[in-house]
Amino acid sequence: MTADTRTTLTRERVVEAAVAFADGHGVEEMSMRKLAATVEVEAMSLYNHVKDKGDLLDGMIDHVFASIQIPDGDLSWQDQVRLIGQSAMDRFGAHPWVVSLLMQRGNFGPGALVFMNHVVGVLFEAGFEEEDVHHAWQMLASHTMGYSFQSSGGGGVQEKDFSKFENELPRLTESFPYVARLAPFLIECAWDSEYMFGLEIIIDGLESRLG
Amino acid sequence: MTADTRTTLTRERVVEAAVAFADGHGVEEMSMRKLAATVEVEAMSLYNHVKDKGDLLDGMIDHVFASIQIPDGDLSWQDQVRLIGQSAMDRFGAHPWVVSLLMQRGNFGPGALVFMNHVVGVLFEAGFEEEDVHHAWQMLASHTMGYSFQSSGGGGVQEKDFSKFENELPRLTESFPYVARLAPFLIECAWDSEYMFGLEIIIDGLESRLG
DNA sequence: CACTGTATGCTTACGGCGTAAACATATACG
DNA sequence: CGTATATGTTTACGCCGTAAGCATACAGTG
Repeated sequence: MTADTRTTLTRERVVEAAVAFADGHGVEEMSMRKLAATVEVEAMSLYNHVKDKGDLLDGMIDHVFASIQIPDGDLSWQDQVRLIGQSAMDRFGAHPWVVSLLMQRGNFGPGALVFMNHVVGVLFEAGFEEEDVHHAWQMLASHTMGYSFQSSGGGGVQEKDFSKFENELPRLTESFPYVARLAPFLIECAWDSEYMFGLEIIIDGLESRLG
Repeated sequence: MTADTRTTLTRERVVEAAVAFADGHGVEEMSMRKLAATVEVEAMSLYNHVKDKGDLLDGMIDHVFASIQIPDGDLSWQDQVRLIGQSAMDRFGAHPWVVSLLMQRGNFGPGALVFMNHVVGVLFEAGFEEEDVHHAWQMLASHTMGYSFQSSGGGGVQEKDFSKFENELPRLTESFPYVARLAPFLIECAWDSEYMFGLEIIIDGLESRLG
């Protein structure tokens, strides 16, 4: 409990430790007690830096949003959207718990607002009307969150499902022939290029609203 | 504990009670003890019908999937996709907790597989290649889950966020001008027509892969 | 009918959770 | 030096999911 020890714990450090813990063990495994142990402190000490666990989770989400890279503003809006999308996919992929957390809690922390403001700004500056910017934002958000979720294996419980699949594959084939026909593509899937494929469709659709 | 009392409890009844509870109080409020009380039974009795709470949550998701209406197969694939999408949005909207649960857990219960098999079947029968069916499925799933999430207010914790927004609106306006400019559209938003707008873009994009 | 196995429900108990409250200490400032 | 404030600790409470063991009621068999 020396001077050094005390000043090392901050909200930022708590949030970063939480992110690291979630990356390593999954969010649902994270408890205040276990997290506290990783920063060598008792559980209740964390409450000097976060209001409660919900606040901490919000901080974790925001931390990831703040890490999404924002491209050069000189590029075309299409290229900016492409790069933002890729960076978002990259960050969400690095922290697979983020999207599901986002879907549980929503989030409008400072990092997320900065990010949203930037994306929406790109679209406004490209000349879109308010209504079309709204369309674009919703579509891009849905597309990105949806693909990020699916590329991370769909929740954290994929192990069991996979083995279950392989065991029951013959029965699956006869009961769900179309799904079975699609199965190889679902399994060996290059998510990033899949994402970009859809993104191009969305960009094309939006483009046609401009001219 | 008469004959009647005993035979009334089944897995289906437990799942339905859980769905009703989640609709009324939110999933995160549902505990095995509280749920048991709503069917006038002790918590542990539920375990005669579900393996554990995770199994119950999976059952709840699957229950909703099984309730999505499947349209007449004589319609064009475009119309079938439109109707399936609308029905999915309708069911997800009736049970706002489903999408976030789905994003946490993934799901491949029988109901979800039947549903997926049908949608994928529509696309195969329309003449799409495997790869394009894959593209289509991923895009439709992302779009539908994303919009459903956003139309439900983004997680369950929307109350606080809304008041926070109104209190800080001036500060928000100067810090995040683009977001502020979009705010009216985000607040008074006809989600169903928003959803359909995006769906048409996706359908158009897919159509161009067919011919 | 009696007998027995099985399905269903209840009781109890355990360890873990988030966090409120009271307390201790170390730093910052008069 | 003295005091207020920030930070960390200890203890405790009421929930949670669920394992284990027990009670009861029904179904199938003689």
